[in-house]
Amino acid sequence: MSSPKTFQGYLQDKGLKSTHQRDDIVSYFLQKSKHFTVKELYREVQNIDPKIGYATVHRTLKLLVDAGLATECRFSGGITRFESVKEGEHHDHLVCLKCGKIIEFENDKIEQLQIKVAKEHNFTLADHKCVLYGYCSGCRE
Amino acid sequence: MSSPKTFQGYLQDKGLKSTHQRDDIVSYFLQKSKHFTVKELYREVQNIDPKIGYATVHRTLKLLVDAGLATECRFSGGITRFESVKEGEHHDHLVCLKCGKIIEFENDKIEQLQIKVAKEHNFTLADHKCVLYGYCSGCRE
DNA sequence: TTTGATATTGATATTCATTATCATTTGTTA
DNA sequence: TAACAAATGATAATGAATATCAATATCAAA
Ligand SMILES: [Mn+2]
Ligand SMILES: [Mn+2]
Ligand SMILES: [Zn+2]
Ligand SMILES: [Zn+2]
Repeated sequence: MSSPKTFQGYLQDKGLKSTHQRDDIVSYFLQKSKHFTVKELYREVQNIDPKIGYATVHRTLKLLVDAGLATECRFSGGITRFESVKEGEHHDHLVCLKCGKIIEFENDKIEQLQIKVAKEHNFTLADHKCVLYGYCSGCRE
Repeated sequence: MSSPKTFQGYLQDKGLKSTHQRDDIVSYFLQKSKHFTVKELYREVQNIDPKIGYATVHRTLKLLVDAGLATECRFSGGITRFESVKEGEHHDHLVCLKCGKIIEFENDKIEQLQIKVAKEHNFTLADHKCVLYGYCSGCRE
């Protein structure tokens, strides 16, 4: 998907409909800058509209990914998390194995080296996930 | 786990028992150098001993990870794969999004930069996963 | 407006990998 | 060999992700 800047634009481009459920879910998700699981976002959105269903939250997150406004992160544990994508930005993650803290980092040198590695193996690079696991200052014994 | 060099050594250290099922599974797994799913290894081990159960294959792979003789890889798709770890070696992966081909790569500069990034964020680095997704030469249109 | 084609919703069912359970069998040590 | 802890394998449970479907909502055209 070529990313339009807004969810509304995405819906239009795709011939999809605007609903208050989608609006509530998307605006809450984009406003908070968290790495949400579906369940977490579902629970929090319940406070805004208790009628919103789990499936709708799940489907809307998938739409956000397709729109280029969110990405999926799968850290250890096997639960998918979704985070919002800021226009033209990219980052990878540091994850604390004890408290679960997630820190975002950017490192251009690593990015460049990844491109080089892909080239060396005759790969057309489409995406990558670089996750560093460890212990944050508070959790180190 | 401080990694002993052999599975037998690991079992002894832990007070676990040596069984022909474990022997069959482990020797087959270590001999083949593949990124196995539990199901794949289960199917292939059936040819050696059709009585071996799925649960035993799963449990044995978990033991191999604990012994430091295997690692789990979770590429996109959400199915866990296990690969054998060669003494003192480390590598990351390139994955073809079309045919699923998995290529291993080593890049010391990336490794060093990851250590640096962790340090800068006051993290004690324990592990990392760096996966590059793209299209191999055969799958590029 | 009203209509009607089509998309969406939300409750629920399904799928499927992973993990737990437990009666039975096996390995190890004395 | 006996004792007993651990392992096995069939099966059940779990839980996230996804599919289903009747009821409802959206929206462009009339
Ligand atoms: Mn990156
Ligand atoms: Mn690495
Ligand atoms: Zn921490
Ligand atoms: Zn390929």
